[in-house]
Amino acid sequence: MSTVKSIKSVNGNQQDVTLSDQTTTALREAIVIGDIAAGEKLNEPKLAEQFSVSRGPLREAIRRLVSMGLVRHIPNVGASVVTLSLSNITDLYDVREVLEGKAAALAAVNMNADERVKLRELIDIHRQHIETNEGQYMQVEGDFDFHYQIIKGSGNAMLTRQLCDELYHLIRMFRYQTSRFKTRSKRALIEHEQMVYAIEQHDSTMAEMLMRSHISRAKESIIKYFEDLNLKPDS
Amino acid sequence: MSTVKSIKSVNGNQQDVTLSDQTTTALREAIVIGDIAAGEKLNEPKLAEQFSVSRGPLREAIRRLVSMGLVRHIPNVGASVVTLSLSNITDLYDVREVLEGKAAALAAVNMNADERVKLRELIDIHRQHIETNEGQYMQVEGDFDFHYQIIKGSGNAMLTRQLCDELYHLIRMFRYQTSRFKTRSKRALIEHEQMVYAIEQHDSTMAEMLMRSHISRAKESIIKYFEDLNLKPDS
DNA sequence: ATCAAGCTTATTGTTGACAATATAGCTGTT
DNA sequence: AACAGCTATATTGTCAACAATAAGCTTGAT
Repeated sequence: MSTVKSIKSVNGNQQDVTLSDQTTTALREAIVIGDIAAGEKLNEPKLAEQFSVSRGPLREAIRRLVSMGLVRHIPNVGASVVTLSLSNITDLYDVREVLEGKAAALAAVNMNADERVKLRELIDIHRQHIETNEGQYMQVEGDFDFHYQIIKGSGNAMLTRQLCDELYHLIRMFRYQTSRFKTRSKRALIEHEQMVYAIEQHDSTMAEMLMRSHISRAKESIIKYFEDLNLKPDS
Repeated sequence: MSTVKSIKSVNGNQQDVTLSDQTTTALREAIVIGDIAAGEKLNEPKLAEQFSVSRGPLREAIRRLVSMGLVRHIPNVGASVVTLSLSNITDLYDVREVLEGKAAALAAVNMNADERVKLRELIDIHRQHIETNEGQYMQVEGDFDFHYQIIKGSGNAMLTRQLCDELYHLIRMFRYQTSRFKTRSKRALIEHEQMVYAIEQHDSTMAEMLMRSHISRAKESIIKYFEDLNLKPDS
């Protein structure tokens, strides 16, 4: 890995009061961004040095990333960043499909007026980004905003935690690794619009179906991307 | 809490080579069984003493249980066992419904012959237990065996980890807390049989539907149980 | 030259002590 | 008598040293 930023610079996060928490988010970001590469070993003394932290908090951070699925750990050998295979990612997207599907179904029932308005606004922003041809930002953060809003609107705390605190970072990591991978922004907009409509109509069955096919299509698109990569392995 | 068994007695588990891992499973079991009560605070020095372990491994264990959802943690205050409200449990069952639903769908496609045979055997055991009127054992462990077999048969490692390593223990904890709560064993058998049939027919859509309604019914049954509890709060 | 065994080094696992924070009890004041 | 502020205590957070395990290297034998 190249340069790991100091904890405080990465971390304006005031939620992380303890060094252990700060280290967790700092290490997590370093891994997600790719600052620590996939497959790379996590050397405890070196990382502790770079984060200006003792090994205690660092080990607790590593343990948390292990249960998040970002890091794997072998006893007496050490921890290393996971390497995302196609199999891993399809597994992940199958899980995501049903969880976010349920989130959409619940959101159709539980979302309040303010949240539905917010969702409409995100759609408008998305449309404007496409029209002004600066879709790059939208494809990464904007898409997550939309999904995040629906998940929060589900009102299911466990679902939210599972998706936003755990799977979310794995997906981000994958996206950073395949940043050249183009998301289908125009088509995504249409699918998002359909979902918002279903949610506004309180049609939970339809909302769930739409979300599931939306994510399922994203999965298929990823599979195709990997197949193309195997045909012409230039990079 | 009353008497926490020594780590080794609880733990014939040869997978847990390190003290930290051993402490994790030992503490987890103590919480699931109810040896450490819901809501009870986890005093680090005392627990370390009782487990004959230093605070380092213990803290790592606590951190893992936090991300499993069994324990909650407030910085500078400490960790305590979660208290399961009805809201928590319905949230949990909504997540379980879609995850196991997907597992059933995948199992219908991915299960091999041996696994399908094993599933049939579990059905037979279930039926015999009902006929011989000793349904109590079946209701707890046997039911999990059945679901476990399907989850494993899905072939999705992430799904399996989420369900079997994380949610599973929360469900167990809830079941231990409400052990008087009668599961509908006869009806469950019928529903299980339908699922096995769908899986044997490789009908993933049907398998998913059946699993989802199976778990959804269990959820409704739990809600009713809680309502009855509020009407006559004798205990 | 190749392989195996033993030694050396690096890294992980574990511990006990120290620092910082929060809780509980006490004292004094209004 | 009730409340605010302070003090003492208990508990959490952090650290640095020690023990145990694994990986790498050297040496020797075939």
